Amino acid sequence: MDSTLAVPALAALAHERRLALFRALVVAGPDGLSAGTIARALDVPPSSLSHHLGLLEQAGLTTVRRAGRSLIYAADFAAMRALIGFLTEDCCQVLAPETACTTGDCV
Amino acid sequence: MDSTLAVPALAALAHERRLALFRALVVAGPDGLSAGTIARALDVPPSSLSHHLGLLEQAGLTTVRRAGRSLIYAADFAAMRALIGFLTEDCCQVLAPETACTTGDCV
DNA sequence: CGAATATTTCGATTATTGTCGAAAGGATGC
DNA sequence: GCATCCTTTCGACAATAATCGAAATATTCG
Repeated sequence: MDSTLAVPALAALAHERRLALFRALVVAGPDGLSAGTIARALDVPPSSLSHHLGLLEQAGLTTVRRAGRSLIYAADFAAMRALIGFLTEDCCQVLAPETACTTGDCV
Repeated sequence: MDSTLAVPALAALAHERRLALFRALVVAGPDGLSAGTIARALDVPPSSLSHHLGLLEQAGLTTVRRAGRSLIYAADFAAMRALIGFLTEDCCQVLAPETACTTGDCV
């Protein structure tokens, strides 16, 4: 992952509603949830929800599949791991807690 | 960390310029960099830079201190670790690569 | 096919964010 | 105190994002 992929992913999560939305998908696991189920659970108007789901998908954080009349959205765990990996390693090299620099003259 | 803290932090990083900016601060380490140094290094007009630095600071990702006429910005490593911790554990429980679910009937 | 269901796309509106020049606010040193 | 340097704040404009009702697009079932 590089910054051109990470920025849209970060932007997709940088919104209270979408973060709650993504979290619901994570909790739901690989089976995912239908758009309607989410709309009811989070009390978001369908057209707004569709917009947010589209952003998450465009950012590569979710996948969609059709099941009958419903569209099932699921979190893309690999993409999320890649984002976290980017933040941890490629972007913002953050030392692990136990090896963290606290004296100010390491790093 | 909870979502009300995480959302501004994610938003602060969800911008190409600010991400580059934060990365520069991470590379610089705890000593940080003066606003002017960053402005020259990244070729950003001072007023724009100040705006972005303000957002990063407001999001809790950086600290500022004065040194003479200069203001020195530094990455807040603990905050960054907290953000990554939130994404990994509290928000979006992502299994570690080696224990990841790939069959679809785990999780 | 036609009615019913699930979701998206369109379109218009409002709200937020980004941009940067010009002016203002502190700090230093003479 | 005044000239200088560094950075922020102000202000105006441009660009992007959020919101959601209404209409359009798929899909199923009778």
